[in-house]
Amino acid sequence: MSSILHIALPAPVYGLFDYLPPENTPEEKLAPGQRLLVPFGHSERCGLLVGLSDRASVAAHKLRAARAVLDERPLMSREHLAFLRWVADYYHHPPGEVLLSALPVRLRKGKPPLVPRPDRIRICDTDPEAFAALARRAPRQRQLLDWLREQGGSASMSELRRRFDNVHGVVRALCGKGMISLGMAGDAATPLQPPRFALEPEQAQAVAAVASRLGRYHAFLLDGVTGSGKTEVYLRLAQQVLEQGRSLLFLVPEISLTPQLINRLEKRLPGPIAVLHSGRSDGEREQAWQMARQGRARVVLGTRSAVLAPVPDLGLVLVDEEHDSAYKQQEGFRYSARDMALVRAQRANCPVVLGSATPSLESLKNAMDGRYGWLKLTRRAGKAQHPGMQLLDIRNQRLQGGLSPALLQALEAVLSEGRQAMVFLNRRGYAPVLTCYGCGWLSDCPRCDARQTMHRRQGRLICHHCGNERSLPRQCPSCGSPELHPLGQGTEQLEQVLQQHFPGHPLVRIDRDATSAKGRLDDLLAQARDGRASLLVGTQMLAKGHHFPGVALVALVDVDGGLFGADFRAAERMAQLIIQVAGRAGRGEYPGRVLMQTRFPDHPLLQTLVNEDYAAFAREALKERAQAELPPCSFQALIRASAVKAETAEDFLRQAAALVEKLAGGALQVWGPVPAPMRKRAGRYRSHLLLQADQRKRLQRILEDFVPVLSTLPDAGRVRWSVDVDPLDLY
DNA sequence: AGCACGCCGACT
DNA sequence: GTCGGCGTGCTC
Repeated sequence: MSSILHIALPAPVYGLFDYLPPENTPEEKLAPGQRLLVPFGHSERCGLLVGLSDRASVAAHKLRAARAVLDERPLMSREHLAFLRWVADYYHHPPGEVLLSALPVRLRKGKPPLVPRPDRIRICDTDPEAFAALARRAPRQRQLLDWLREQGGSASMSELRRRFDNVHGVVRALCGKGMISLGMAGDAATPLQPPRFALEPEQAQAVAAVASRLGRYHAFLLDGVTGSGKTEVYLRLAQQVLEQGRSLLFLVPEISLTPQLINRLEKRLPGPIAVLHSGRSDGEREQAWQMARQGRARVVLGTRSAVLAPVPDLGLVLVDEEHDSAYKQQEGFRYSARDMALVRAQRANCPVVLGSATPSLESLKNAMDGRYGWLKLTRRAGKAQHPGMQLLDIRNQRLQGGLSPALLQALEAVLSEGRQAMVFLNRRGYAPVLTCYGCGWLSDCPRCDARQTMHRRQGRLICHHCGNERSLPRQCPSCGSPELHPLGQGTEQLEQVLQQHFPGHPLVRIDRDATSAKGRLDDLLAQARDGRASLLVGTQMLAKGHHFPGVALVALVDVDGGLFGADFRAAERMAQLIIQVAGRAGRGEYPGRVLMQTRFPDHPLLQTLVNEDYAAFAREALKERAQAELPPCSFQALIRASAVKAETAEDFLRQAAALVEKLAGGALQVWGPVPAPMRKRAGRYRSHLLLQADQRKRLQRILEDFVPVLSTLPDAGRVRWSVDVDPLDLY
């Protein structure tokens, strides 16, 4: 007798909601993992059935009956539901929001599942006359058939869509004529492509180590320098897992999910690939999600949220560039996909591989402590050599647009040899501040404790924190003086200065502003890759994952930002960025060179990075973290609060602090409330309460009691607040 | 999060 | 006299 339904609903409320079964619905028709339509307040909502029992958590008279069952069969296994509930518990986030965020948008809203769409296209035998007739009358159809023939007669729909724009009508026309047919990938799996080359010994060892643990949980850190062939290790492992009939979950940061990577996987791995990421339409994502859920796609490739997708028979989890902060969701449900990948592997009894050239200190510590297998790839493949790193002291130097004479000279030398150079600056726009020489006015953002960035070409001042903008003033808004001058440099200014300095050399700028138009990024990257551009200027976007074989010099205009950052992770991030950027040089046949401008050439972090390597830096940094009792040598949770009035947020956090002190009784360190590093942002005052413990368990135990009570505090309704377990930045 | 209820200012 | 401002509180 279990007639109470426990249902997760998308509402910021801790806990589940109890309902009675819909009328005339026998209990055999109800199973966890189904969606149900339920009355909720004055409206209706789609929820997910997570369990049935004979006990309700509220009084019987409050119970209402669900309206309808939306799915005949569950959308998720019990194991997957249990995993998602574990995730909600760990992050102390309302289960409804966590569980529903694991569903594609349309399903979340209660819509019926899409009918599976054919994902393979095949050529049929056609009458040569009809085929010839196409040449004149329907060039697009002819083009498509020619291409299909080149592909050996069949191709995946995703590849087709990548190759041809707006292909729908053409496909329909050809289908109508019986010249092509559509089907599902499963019915004609592409054969395994045997690898054509031998692995380096280190790669082979890494593959063997992971392969020996297939079928049970074990975590590995694949610690491999740029160009050492981590992807090849992933591919060999993937092949083994697929041969065993199990599935692969492959996570990448948003930026490295490129058509090239998908192509490479499609060429080497049998069967269809489900690609899950935010760049796709809701429909495409749902199709991919269903392919994953039903096991029709054995390879599930995706960004952060893919870690929440159902994947039956999971045999291996891969997390590429595990240090990348894109794995951490920075708003709402603040989970780390990398950390949850480990939990998933543990629950699925399969290995997980975290790969990086610059591992996070968290993962390095786990490897050092022996919790993870530590696989090192130290050799660069092929002819590529390590770049030489050098600091350029810019104290007392005459800078042109932020560039020192020595750097300009080095660029000149490289360009005159007909090679490429990359200039990196992690700041977009023309200049980070506009100031008045007459009265000292600064381009303050009216809604944030920050300056609006000058964007010269757009003729605007834009705040990069809240988006607030206005047109570029001609005179000082405060004193009317015409003496307005930009302070500091951004990539837009760098582009201008370099163009003036090296007029004969084509330049591309790659940053969010230059690539906002669709397809523009691919276009610019292609120009950079094939050598049409000899000067590449850009932000982080340039640093991550792209291969530019012709680049012989990488210049970092300003590495000082990370040295004295307010955040204890600033140095780690800067070191990772420097190594990642440096990895862009010398991947071709030339040894690359890396130049870094600094005002602190004696800084120990820079010295260690330049004279030794990332590993040496990481050891130093870990020692400091241990001494200061900071993560990964301790465990944190951050309670954030914001309100239009500063006191409101602080009052709430003071109540919270008192509560947690009482619950913890000295078992936790409680810091704050303190104003956030940027106190005012988008018109709201932000404040923090930091909780820290020496053991994860201890922190979790207190959060368990603390967070549900938080929402009942008198001021909880008056502020926006959130809990961030394992916060990555304290902003 | 929605959504309604509720008690105070400017409009047909 | 009402339309609507968004503060407050609830949703099984």
